[in-house]
Amino acid sequence: MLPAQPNQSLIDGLTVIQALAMRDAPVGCRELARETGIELTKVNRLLKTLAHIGLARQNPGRKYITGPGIHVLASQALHGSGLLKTAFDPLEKLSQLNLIVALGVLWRDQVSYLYFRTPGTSAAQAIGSLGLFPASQSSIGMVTLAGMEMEEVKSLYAGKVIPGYENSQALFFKEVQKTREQGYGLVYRDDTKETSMAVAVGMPLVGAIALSGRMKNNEQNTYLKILKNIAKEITERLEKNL
Amino acid sequence: MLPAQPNQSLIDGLTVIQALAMRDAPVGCRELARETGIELTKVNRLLKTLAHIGLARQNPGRKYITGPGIHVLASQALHGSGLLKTAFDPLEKLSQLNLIVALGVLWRDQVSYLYFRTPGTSAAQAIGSLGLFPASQSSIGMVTLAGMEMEEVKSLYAGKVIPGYENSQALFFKEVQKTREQGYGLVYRDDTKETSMAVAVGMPLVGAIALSGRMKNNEQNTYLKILKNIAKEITERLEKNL
DNA sequence: TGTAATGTTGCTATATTAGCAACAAATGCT
DNA sequence: AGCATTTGTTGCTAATATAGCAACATTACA
Repeated sequence: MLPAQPNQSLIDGLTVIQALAMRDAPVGCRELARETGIELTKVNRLLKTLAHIGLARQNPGRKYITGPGIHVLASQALHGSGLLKTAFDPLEKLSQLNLIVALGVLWRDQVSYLYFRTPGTSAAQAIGSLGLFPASQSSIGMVTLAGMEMEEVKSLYAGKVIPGYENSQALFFKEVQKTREQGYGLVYRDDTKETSMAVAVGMPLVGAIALSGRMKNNEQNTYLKILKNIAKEITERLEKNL
Repeated sequence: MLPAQPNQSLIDGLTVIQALAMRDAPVGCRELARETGIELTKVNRLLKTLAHIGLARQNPGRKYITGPGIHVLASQALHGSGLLKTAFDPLEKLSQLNLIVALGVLWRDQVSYLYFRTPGTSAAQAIGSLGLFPASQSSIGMVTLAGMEMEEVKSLYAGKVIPGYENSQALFFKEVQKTREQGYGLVYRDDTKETSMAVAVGMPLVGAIALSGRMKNNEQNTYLKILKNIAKEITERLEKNL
């Protein structure tokens, strides 16, 4: 439902901190303006406002980075979300498979990872460790897109080049459709020979969990079953929270 | 530095989601307006805007709760913050003391907990599990307030009743000053006979870690030393991230 | 040294917000 | 049940804040 007096400044301002928070290095306001599609002057002033309340900061070269307030926002959002808390222990079980274990959500046309655990690392290192990844090249991204209306997906990519499908948007939409029908996301990367599979989490969908790594064809079904079970467990635990 | 065109809508809008995210039950817009001190109509319209972008939602009784977008915001803020990831393993070490272990940050005059672990529970359950607690009654709150300018602290509590110091603001400010001088926060709760101690984390300060529970006087120094060591470790690890 | 990029702001027409007052719906109380 | 509050919500218009071009100083790069 669209409000009586919608507030575009709030929407744009949120987009700006979110874009800023995902960066691992200082960013300029012009670059953020290009990335977000928001007019430059506006971005600059929103950043200055964010800096004023401590959510952003400027380094000596006047580039922007997140400020101390981001810890507070993280704390609050984490509490309001509860997704990481709920999924943490179930995901722990997956880590013994010696594959990458991930929990991600969709932001614009990219996947943001709440949890990304590489084999051999501690669970702590998995928390918010990975930044953004193009949704079209991610199994989590595909299964999350598959949970949206096709029109939404199309408007999300309107006028954009789709990573991994540079020559054919149609092929990409077909792939999304296929993902929807089979109920899980599957991406194979040729260069690393790695397979990623993802299953949606939440009812309605709030994100997805994934397993990724080199796996043989006959192992895939086993992994998929395990993944689906964990996804179901997380979804059920989410219901209980509310 | 205050910007050329500061954006109050963004500031207020952020305040509203933050307040909303900390609630464990649905809240009305009028209640949020009272809590935040923002004019009612504005809060209502900001909430509707937040609902429009998925950060908020209305339940059947038209009360507001966080929406699915909060998971995305949590993911992004968590990545931008890095505090939980950095502190997680060091905090794990503290859990074997059989005391409550907490990591909190200051929001307005309250403490928001990134991590709050009760003895006997899993680390996962500690993630963003506890909502808000009055800073004046929290060791984390006291040590964080002690890291601020006294003027800031006073303006934070201007015209308010200070929880735990209902009869004397002066006594509270004295306590803050004492906390600053001794370099750690100490709070004793008479009803439960529990002691809480907290040490600041980050340089400059971004939050604090705490130990809490029943402890004998002669144990306090030992615990304090351990706590200081862990705080130092976390602070150093934070430096390395940037 | 020149060229192109960057962060930043002054300016004013324009669009947006502020916030009172009013409304209907829900809730609490008797 | 009925009355009195309290709630979420919006219409309205004066007052305000924003949009965004163009320009500036500064920095990176050739």
